[in-house]
Amino acid sequence: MPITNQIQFEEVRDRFGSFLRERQLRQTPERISILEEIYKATDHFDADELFLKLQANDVRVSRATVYNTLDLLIDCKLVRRHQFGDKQAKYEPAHAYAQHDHLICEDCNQLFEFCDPRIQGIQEMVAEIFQFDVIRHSLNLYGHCRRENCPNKPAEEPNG
Amino acid sequence: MPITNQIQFEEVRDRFGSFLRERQLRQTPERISILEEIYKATDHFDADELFLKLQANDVRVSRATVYNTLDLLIDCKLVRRHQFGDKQAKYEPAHAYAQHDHLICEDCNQLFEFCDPRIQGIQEMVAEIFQFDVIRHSLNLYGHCRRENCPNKPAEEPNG
DNA sequence: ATAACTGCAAAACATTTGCATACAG
DNA sequence: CTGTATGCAAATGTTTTGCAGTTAT
Repeated sequence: MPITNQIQFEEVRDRFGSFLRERQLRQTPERISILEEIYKATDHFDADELFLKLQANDVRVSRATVYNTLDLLIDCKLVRRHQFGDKQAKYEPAHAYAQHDHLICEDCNQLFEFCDPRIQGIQEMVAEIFQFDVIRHSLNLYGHCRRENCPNKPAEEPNG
Repeated sequence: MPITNQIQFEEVRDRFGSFLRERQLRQTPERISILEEIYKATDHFDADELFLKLQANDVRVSRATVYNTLDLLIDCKLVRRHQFGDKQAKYEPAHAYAQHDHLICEDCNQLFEFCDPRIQGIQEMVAEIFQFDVIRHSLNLYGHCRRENCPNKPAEEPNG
C-alpha cells in the first residue's frame, strides 16, 4: 500500500537521478513529473490511467513519453510491471514495499496483496534443479472473493 | 511434455464432444481439426503459430475460428492459456498433464516446467486469510539459464 | 552545440467484431 | 429448415515507432 511521504519521495527521486546520470540520460521535467504522479498512486494503474491523471494535473506529456519513462523506471527498479491476464499491463511503485504477490477476484477484478516465505524456498529449489539464476517471480492467485457487494458474482451452481 | 498417443486423443476428442453437446454447440470439422493440431504440439504455442501450422497442413480455418475454438477448449479445460510477460498469450494442451508452473529464461525465452507442492499450501492459506475461493494460480520464475548455447547471455558484469 | 528527448500521428501487433454465407443438427 | 459457426476484413485497444522540432547538459 504505497503511502509515500515526502522524505521517502526525495530518496526515490535521487535514485532516479543517479540512475539517469549513470546512463547519461537526461533528467527532463516530464520524467520527474511522471515519477511524482506514479508515487502518488495508492494502487495499481495502467499506462493510460497514468497518462490521464497527468493530463488532469495539467502535466502535458505524451503517451510515448509515459511508456518510455515507465520502462526507465522499471530498469531502475522504482516501478514493477504486472500482466494480470488482461493484455494491458499494470504497474505499481516499487520502492520500499516488500516484494509481494497478488490475489485477483475474477468477478470484480479487485487486487489483494500477500507475502509468503515459502515462495523464496521454491525459487531457490527450482534454481538449483534447473541450474538457473532466478531473478524474479510472479505468483498470481485467481478466484472469487466472497464480499457481498462483489459484482458479477456467479449464481450458485444448480447441480454441482 | 505432451506426447499424446492415439488412445489418449480419442478420450480428449470425446471430452470435447460431450462439452459441445452439453452446451448445444456444434461439432464442426474446424473445431476438431484445431483440437487435433493442438494435441500434436510438444510445446507451448501462440494463436498465430497454431493458425500457421493449420495452414501448412492444408486445414483452412480463419484466425477468428482459431481464437474462438481456443476459448472453447479453455472452458472445457483441454487447453491452458498463459501470459508470460509478452502481450501475446501462449497456450498448451492440458489433458493428462499435471498442473505445473513455469521457469523462463529471459535470454533465450526457453520454457521449463516444474511442480512444487508448497504452492498448494500457499493457495489454501491465502484463500483462508482473504476469504476467497481460489480457482487457479500462475507462478512464473524469470531468470537466466546457464546453458552454454543460450543466446543473448549477458556479459560478465565488469564491476559490481 | 549537439545528441537525446519530446509530441504527434502513423504503424504495429494481437485479438475481437460485424456481417454475409455456409452448414450441423 | 434454422440458427449457429465460419471467413473475411474492418475495428479495437495497447504499445511502439519515425520524424521534425525542442531542450538538457
